[in-house]
Amino acid sequence: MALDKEEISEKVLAIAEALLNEGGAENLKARTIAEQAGISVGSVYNLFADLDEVHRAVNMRLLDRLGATGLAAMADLERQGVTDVQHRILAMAAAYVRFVEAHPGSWPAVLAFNRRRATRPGPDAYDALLDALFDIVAGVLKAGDFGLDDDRRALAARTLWSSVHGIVTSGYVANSNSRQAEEIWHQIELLVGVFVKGLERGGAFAHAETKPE
Amino acid sequence: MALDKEEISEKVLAIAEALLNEGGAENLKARTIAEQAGISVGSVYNLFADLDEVHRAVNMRLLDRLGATGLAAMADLERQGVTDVQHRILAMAAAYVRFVEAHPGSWPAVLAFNRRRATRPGPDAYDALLDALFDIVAGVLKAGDFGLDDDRRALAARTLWSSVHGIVTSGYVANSNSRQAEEIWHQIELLVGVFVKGLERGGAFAHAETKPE
DNA sequence: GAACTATTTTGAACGCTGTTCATGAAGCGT
DNA sequence: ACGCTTCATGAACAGCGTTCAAAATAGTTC
Repeated sequence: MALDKEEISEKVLAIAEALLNEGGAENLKARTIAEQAGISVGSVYNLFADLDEVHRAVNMRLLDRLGATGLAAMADLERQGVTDVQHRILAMAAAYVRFVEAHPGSWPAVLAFNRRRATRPGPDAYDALLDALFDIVAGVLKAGDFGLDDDRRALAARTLWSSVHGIVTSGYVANSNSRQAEEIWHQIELLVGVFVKGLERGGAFAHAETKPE
Repeated sequence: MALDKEEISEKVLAIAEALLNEGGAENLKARTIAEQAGISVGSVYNLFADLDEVHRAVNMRLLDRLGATGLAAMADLERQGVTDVQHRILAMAAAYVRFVEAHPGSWPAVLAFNRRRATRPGPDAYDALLDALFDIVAGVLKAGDFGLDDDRRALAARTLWSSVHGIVTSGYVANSNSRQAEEIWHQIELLVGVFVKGLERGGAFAHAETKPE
């Protein structure tokens, strides 16, 4: 026998990721996978319950990879002795931007998939991976000496990262390409600058006067 | 004849929006629309070139409605004599959150649709509607007397609004419900507070030291 | 009103999709 | 060699978007 069961699974996932990357979720077809992997349609369903599970598995790999590049970026800065909070957050954001650009089709598919999942059942391994990303940001914020307790620092980390995420994804809704990358980076610089200054100044957690509904 | 051509189109769009709202893009089926509208499948394709055009038309309606509620919220504050920038931005964010909550299925579908569109052709009426939203935010920022020229104010508006958008959409990736709404609002309060303080303090536009790639 | 033309509505039909499952091939212990 | 288990196979099914020849309807002219 040439290939182990797990080896074939990985081959399938690699093919699936490529398909997602070039055509989005609607390009992930059982027959295409089978053909490219040199197996039959039925065998795909032998390895994975359905295409959703294939998609989920691909997403796991992506989230894992994103976490790894984030940690690597932090380790790089550590090695260079960079401790400045703004620097480090910008570096993380840059890593995120590069990652999204490197996965033009499959990363949007992760988001769309997650959105469908929102109505479905309970939490699972997905959230653990996302939380890991937030924890990295929270760790960076901990280094900067704002007067934040753990809860507020966690809130700040989630807020900051969701904002970066929004900038990146909103940015790619529009059309241009090279100019778009610049625009996104300008927005991120502004966001991070304002965020750090706002936290330094303190009082960011004073209760606002307006609440919805 | 009971219904005009345009009346039937609107009926179809109302049905389509309902379908999108309860089941996302994959719930928008030609046969379901036809059945619920009391016409045949072929007639749907007589009114719209394909389902994508139906989806696009629904999205237009949603974006229009979102712009209208945003303007209405601003008009309300004007009537109450509220001029505080932070107040007004929070009110806009609240309007956006309410809108997203009111369209749990169809709004995500707008985003997913936009993402697919990103790889496709040139700009169209979509972008005009999105720009209108940014302009409202930019108008609010103009009232606040930061030392911003038009370009920088526009950048700040896009940054702020993309961030709010990211918080709202990221928030609904996770699971909980009532607690999730609170979390989102806390993040928005923090973001807006930090943003306004950062802009007031000035210097947010100083060049950062790190750039990607 | 009748006859003719233009327009619109219709739903069967086509090709594609995800998914299933009876069938058969392949491994494996004895 | 035999039975037993496990796995790979692809034809078959239901459902999808989309098309288009034919039927129904509307409109026009006498």
